[in-house]
Amino acid sequence: MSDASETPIRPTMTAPLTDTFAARLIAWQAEHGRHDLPWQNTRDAYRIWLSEIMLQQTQVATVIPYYERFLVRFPTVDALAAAPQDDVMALWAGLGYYSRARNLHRCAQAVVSQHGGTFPASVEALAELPGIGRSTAAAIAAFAYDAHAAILDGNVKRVLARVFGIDGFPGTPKVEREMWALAEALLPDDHLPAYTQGMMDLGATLCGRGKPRCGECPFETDCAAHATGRERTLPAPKPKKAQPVRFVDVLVVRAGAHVLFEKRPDSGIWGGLWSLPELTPPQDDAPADDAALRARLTEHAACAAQLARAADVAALAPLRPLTHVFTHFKLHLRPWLVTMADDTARRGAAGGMAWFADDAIGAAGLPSPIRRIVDALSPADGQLALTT
DNA sequence: AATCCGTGGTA
DNA sequence: TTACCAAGGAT
Repeated sequence: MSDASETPIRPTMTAPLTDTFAARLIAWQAEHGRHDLPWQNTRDAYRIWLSEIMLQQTQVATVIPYYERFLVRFPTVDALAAAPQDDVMALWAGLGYYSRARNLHRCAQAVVSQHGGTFPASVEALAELPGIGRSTAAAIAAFAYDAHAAILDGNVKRVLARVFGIDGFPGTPKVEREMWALAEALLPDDHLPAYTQGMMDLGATLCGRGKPRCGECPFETDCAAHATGRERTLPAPKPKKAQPVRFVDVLVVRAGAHVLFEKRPDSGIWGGLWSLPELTPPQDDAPADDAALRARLTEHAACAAQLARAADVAALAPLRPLTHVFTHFKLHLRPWLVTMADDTARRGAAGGMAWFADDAIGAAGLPSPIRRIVDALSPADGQLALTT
């Protein structure tokens, strides 16, 4: 029992957390949040939109250099809309999730053609645009137009799961529905930009995945996870799944000072990027190097280069194999250097194939492991002198 | 509803 | 080295 002097002033009248959450978050953001990220301190919906798309499933530190380069090349939505898709993909190469770049380009063209070059102000209209979902639409609307709209990204899910003790993997529809309802119920009446930034900042700085700094958190005394020691177990992790392994042979087909590339279709991995001609081994445990394999590779190279005869292939040499790990599978790449008899072997390419001059490869939009293969060729090996 | 879609940082 | 996953959206 406690005597009168220790009795809290309002022992049973403490305001519910939901009633004070926004005000406390906004106050914390002003004092401890981030204020100097490259996409902050602007109301330009184009810049805000670009940052939100790049930041989807991508960390801030990774995005910053891409964002800066992108704005130099495409300062306005009109400039982006008018650009060739290859230019957009080249500046995006390395960021991953390339449907974002294709949708970004389509979105810019839609904003110009359907909205007169100005991003719409409503969440509903924004969410109609390619690549903009419910959360991204809310972020753009809040930051650019002070819209009363809730975001629900990884940061918000982590904060809500911990502070309000929400069990279950946030990727499931049931938990996600609950979180959307909570996120909207917590919204303040005003200061939406500061509030939205605060949710992101809290999740990204104090309430991170690894070791949350609860001692600095404005919700330390209210946090359900902290009260029960569940900071490290909330939110519930994504259920594990066995990741398949795939194998592929890729060909660096060289003719004189040119290398043959193949544009990936929009659907599937690396969609819209330029990659190397490839073929899948008949079985995963095929011999690493034998006459039958070399015959297949030679035939494929000649076919890809639109040559009538495989005899135009002068040399075939194995390069260093590498493994590339994706989110949902693992890829073993086995690269080969295919040297054509002479530069006259280079024909006009068709069917999504193109010969890139050595000095143009550096600026091309290539998948990361393909970039690694091409860049690893020394001038002696492949007559390449790439810098990147 | 479940799956697909990249890459690099971090523990 | 392996495992996890980040300012999610489209299908």
